[in-house]
Amino acid sequence: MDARLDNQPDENEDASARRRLPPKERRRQIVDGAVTFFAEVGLDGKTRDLAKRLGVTQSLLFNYFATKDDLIEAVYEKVYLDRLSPDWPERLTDRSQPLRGRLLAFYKEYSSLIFQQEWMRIFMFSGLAGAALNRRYLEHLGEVILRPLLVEIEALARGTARPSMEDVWNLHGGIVYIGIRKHIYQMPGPDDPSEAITRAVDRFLTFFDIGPED
Amino acid sequence: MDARLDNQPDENEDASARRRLPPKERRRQIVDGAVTFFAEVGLDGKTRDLAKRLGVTQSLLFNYFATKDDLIEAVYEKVYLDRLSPDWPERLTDRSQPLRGRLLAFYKEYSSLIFQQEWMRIFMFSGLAGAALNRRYLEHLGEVILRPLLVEIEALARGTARPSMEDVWNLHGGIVYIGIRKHIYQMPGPDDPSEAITRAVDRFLTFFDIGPED
DNA sequence: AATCCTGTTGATCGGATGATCTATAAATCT
DNA sequence: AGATTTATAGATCATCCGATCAACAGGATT
Repeated sequence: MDARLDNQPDENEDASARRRLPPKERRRQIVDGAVTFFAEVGLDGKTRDLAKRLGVTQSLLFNYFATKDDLIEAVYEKVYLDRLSPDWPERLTDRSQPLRGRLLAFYKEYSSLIFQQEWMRIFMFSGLAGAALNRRYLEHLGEVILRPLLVEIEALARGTARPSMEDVWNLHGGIVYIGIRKHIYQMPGPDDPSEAITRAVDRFLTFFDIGPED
Repeated sequence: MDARLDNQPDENEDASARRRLPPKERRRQIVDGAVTFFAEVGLDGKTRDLAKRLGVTQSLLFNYFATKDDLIEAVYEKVYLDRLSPDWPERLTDRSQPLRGRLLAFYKEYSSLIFQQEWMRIFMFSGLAGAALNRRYLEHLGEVILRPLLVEIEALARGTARPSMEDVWNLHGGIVYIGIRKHIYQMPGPDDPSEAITRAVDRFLTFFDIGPED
């Protein structure tokens, strides 16, 4: 038994990584593994299962995190961190570019960031758990992205209909729902959501009579 | 102790309902309570907590359900049952009515059925858990509601753009997302989603050049 | 090579949890 | 009213889970 005599000690992330890592690195390894693990099985996943997956003792986890909640907090931070690029607000309001192009650029970048197993599922798990971070994120998104977007649309809308925040949320929700279908409900869907996003944006702009070049 | 000598035996759901109920009724009471309970705390909610909320012993639950999974299965059935009215397919394809009216009628009815704490959260919990019922429901919805809807839109679309299933899913997702924001993310939103739904439908139909009276 | 530091393990604890089983008591029948 | 049935309670089991702690061992220092 334990015929693991293959010594390729370096650059092997999962299987080896035997013992005595620098604390920073081990901590990172644990958090990374925890993100994947909890995204898969939910935040009620057991520390023993996570440890086994990491190839590490369960007790070691508590050497790096005082409680399981602390670990989950670290998972939240890792997942939520930098999910909203700070330059989006200004790019979205850069009126030297047509609004359609700005919207498409944003949603294609954004979807590539959030349409991932880890983000989608942990975001949903934490939302269901009522995590404060979740609501803060969405409020932030609303204020920093969607509301400025509403202003842009208002400035260009030529039809009689006036856009509202609820309209913008609806555009956003329709797009996000593509990822929900795929990663939460695990339904088949387009590999590349670009086309669906383009159509959603175009439908949206058409209603307010905003052309592709403004 | 146990100064509960107030005998109003009938029609008091929660507080009293002391002992010796007919099995059918007790079972119903347990399932009803379990739906609310699991919707609140998730499917990992503890049987002891549920029992306490029901004012009943934990062991009693196992008299009605062999395992906790059986109970959850009963919760699924209760929640999923009759969430899709069988007459919607024909009402949605009744071409004697304008499509806009059909769509609005459907989504206002449907949203009133699904925009509820119990449905929204249990649907999401079961989806994350990978429950088969969840995918079956969505596949059913796609085939029985959304695909016929696509046919209706195709029949009336006058613009150059041809509608696709992905467009219909996007309309659907945008509307469902209203409920997700409210019940999963617990964000503030409109008390009555009717207006947002109307605008979503109108934006959708406008793109395909379908007027309010066809 | 011996020493020291500390990352890691293995054993274990206390409480929680799903599930079981027997005794009790409420309702029904005769 | 007494006997019978069975819904319910109470006690308990086996396991699981988060968390603790002393002992061990890898790796750098000297």
